[in-house]
Amino acid sequence: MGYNFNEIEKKWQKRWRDNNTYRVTENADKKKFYVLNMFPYPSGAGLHVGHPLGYIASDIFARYKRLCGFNVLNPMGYDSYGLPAEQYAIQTGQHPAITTDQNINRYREQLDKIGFCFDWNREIRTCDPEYYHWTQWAFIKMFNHYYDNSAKCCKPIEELITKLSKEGSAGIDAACTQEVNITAEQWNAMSENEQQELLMNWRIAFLNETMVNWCPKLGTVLANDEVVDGVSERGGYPVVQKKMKQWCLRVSAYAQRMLDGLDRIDWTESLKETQRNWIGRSEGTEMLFSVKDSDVQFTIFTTRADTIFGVTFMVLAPESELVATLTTEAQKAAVEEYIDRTKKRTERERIIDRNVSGVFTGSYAINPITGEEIPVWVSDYVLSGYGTGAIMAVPAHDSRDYAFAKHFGIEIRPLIEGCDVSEESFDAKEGIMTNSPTAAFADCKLNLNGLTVKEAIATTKRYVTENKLGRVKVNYRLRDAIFSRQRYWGEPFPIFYKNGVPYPIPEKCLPLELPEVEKFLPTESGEPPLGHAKMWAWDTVNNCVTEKEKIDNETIFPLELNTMPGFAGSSAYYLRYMDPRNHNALVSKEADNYWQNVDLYVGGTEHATGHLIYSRFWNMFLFDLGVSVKEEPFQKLVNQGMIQGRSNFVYRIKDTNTFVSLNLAKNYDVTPLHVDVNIVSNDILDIEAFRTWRPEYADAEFILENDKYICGWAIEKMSKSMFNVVNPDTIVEKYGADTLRMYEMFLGPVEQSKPWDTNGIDGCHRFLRRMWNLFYDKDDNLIITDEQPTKEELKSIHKLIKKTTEDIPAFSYNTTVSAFMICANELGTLKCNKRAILENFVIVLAPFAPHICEEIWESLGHTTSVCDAQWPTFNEEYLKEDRIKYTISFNGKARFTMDFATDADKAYIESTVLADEMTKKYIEDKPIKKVIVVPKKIVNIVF
RNA sequence: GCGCCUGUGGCGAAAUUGGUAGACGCGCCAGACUUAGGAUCUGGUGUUUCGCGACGUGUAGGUUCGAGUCCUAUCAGGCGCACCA
Repeated sequence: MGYNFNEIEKKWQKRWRDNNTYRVTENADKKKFYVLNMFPYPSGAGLHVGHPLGYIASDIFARYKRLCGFNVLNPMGYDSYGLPAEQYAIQTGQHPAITTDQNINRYREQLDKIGFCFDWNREIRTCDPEYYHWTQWAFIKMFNHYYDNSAKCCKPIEELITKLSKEGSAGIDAACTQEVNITAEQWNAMSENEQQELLMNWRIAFLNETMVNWCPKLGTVLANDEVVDGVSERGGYPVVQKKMKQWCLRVSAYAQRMLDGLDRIDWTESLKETQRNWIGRSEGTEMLFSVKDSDVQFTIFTTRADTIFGVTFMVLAPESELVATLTTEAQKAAVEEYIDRTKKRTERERIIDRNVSGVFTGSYAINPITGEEIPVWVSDYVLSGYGTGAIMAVPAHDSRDYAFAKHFGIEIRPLIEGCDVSEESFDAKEGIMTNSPTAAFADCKLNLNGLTVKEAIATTKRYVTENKLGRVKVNYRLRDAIFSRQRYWGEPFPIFYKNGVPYPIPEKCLPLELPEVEKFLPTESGEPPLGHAKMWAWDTVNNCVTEKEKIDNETIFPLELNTMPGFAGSSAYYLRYMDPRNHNALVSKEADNYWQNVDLYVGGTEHATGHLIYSRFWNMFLFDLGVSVKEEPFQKLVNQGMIQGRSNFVYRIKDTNTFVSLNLAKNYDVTPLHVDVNIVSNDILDIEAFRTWRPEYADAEFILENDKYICGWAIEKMSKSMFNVVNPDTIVEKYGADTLRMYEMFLGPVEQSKPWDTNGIDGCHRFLRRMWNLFYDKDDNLIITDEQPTKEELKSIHKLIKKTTEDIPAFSYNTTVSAFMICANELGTLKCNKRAILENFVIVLAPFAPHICEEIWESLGHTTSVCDAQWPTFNEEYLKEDRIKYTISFNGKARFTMDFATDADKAYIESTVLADEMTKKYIEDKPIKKVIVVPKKIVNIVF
């Protein structure tokens, strides 16, 4: 019979489920280890072979840790709110909850077949009210907190209110939307509504009228990371800038902490770099410029304070409020025309069209250092959202300013010795300053001439600060996250509106469940889909949801119609896994203290600037609240690579139904056609299967080479339309889950993207069969003996134990699989059937191929699962060799090999003797200059 | 433009601190057993040469007794950021 993987795998998957083998509970006697996969969005297409790659890798890690005696948390769940289910609902009227449920069941079925050690008792779904209770709860907490910059943590908004009522805004150093100057008297004189509106300036979850990425096609706003190259990441629809009132999260308040935190976590350098770029810290100077013949002043931000003497014009962003103030009567028409023109363009168009454009406002600013008059322009190359929306332009040392100056014929004034600005600007931050100031401003108190750029920046900063002309400022590219979506299938906001002012519903009333609607589209008046909900008003007397018709704005108020974006539910899910059924808290103190944070997080790199930013922010907020014990949620992060599809082609001779094999195709005029990879094996087409694949090929003719039809191939994205999707189920059926697991790991480094290619899978399958044959004879009788192992056998197995023990923590799985193969070959050659050796083999293989190992483990007489075995330790003694082959080289040449003692000192003596002999033998007339003994492999004798 | 990463056989890939480059698997070649082979087993397989040998880790230098590994330059590919002042 031999290795019957189908039966074995079914048996053990059932056994694991029945025995709850992978259930995990907090256990203070054991050290914890938390392994987590980025939970999937259950799409209608099901899993393809690329999805399990990361799950298998983390599963191996989890099983390894368990064998090492750790209490391992390895949960799984579903990120089940999302666009596809909603769009399907719009098209078919089917409630998204139903499709989502179906998809989840399909996912679960597929996952179960691969033999993961997930603790399904802890499963969570983001669309489950039990779960989003805590998403809403966190939102209310964010609404009720502000960020204290000096204390570097968030604080209850009540503390801010107290400060405002006692001292006004004077003593407040808090993250805010806009700088506010207000006295206590002013604050106290405000109405409730006015106060609430002003508090939005500080709340961490706040409502803000802001320029948003509006996607008309999707009918919703998008966060910055959901917009790529000016189009929506999902669907690729155009995105325009639109001013709208939206919920936002003050992520920017945590910018510095998120940046600093990167140094303390074990992520890849490239991912950290991506986040650093996204946060975009920029240290510079804010400088105050006055306007000629006016008492208006405005600030600009620059990283090149040293170039202040080279400023020949100023530029405002078209959206800047200053534009209206600074435009003179004479220029008004021109400016308005220009702004109209830029408004009409989408961001994408603005990026693509890099032609220089702009218009003069008619006003002049005064250089605060020299007193020079500088024209103020408007141009769309300056962004309103970054810095102050106004810049000082130094054409000699900034390429964008340079292009602008050239186009409009503005003076270009070089400030660095020896730089040539006749063709292009000199942007490098290096060189010696000159012309700073020029003779014309010789009496200027600031003199940078002769300094390096670095020194000049520091000197100018000091001068500006001392003379109160501005201040040192750090800017971040990271924007606050826009948190409203005009969609149905998402978490509802626990917010109602009283006199147009938002108030959270009481925490004890959570969760606020998503209401039923008749239609999933926006309402006729343009409200989000929740506008259709009948039961969508808040009764403040009974603290419950009630009919919308009852709204009286006295005790019954309208509820928020927007829902939360996709990243809301995925931001703190790892905390919920620690204590998923807790009705009183997101996570209990005990569970949180025990599990702490995720030790190993595995997922795709596409979340670098989305989920992984929001999640860190969200966790830091909860950390400030004392809810989460760790500031960083994911200690180590591994990005698994993508698995691409390997498409196959057949070549049809034009206007015929004849197909010609790959290497003969060049002789004909052919059309390449995608062919389903499932009817191709090792690039050889199954001709019969091809004829039945599609009716039009039923009577296809073939021109073969060597009696075979060879297909062409290409690496493409795995997709239905290219017929290159490989479903893990078919692999499991044909080879078994253990082979699939081994093979996915053998394919190459986990972190690397690679095409799926079934060509090598037989090798892994053969290994498992050979492994099986070490234990059983042809009639499936166990052939294990209790004999003492030989030295050679011990060496072979200890080599394997060493390799696995060192490689698994390093995530070097492909070489580990090789090591298994080598060991199995060696033991096969030695005809080893000794328990003392083979039991260890089973244990170290168990993380990779759990089913076959359980089966063997059981027939070896064990009554407990192989999961509860103990990871063997290797003994260096068995690995040592008395003598090692060394390579002898003369001046690095003329090499031959011979044995030497492993002991370095002995080897030195032996090699010296050898050198003496060599001298006599080969080079009698030349003396030996040098003998080098490198402990390990080579003895080099130099003449 | 700035930043990060990667370049090794026909293919996927190995290579501890610099120490016999190409482990392991696929594919290919030969043989064995078979009615049969897309099963199994054994041996071979970087290039070149009949052989000895020579040459080989994108390219060009450098350090070293010795470089895939370290340094410099350069080319190619991938990823991230990007009118961010």
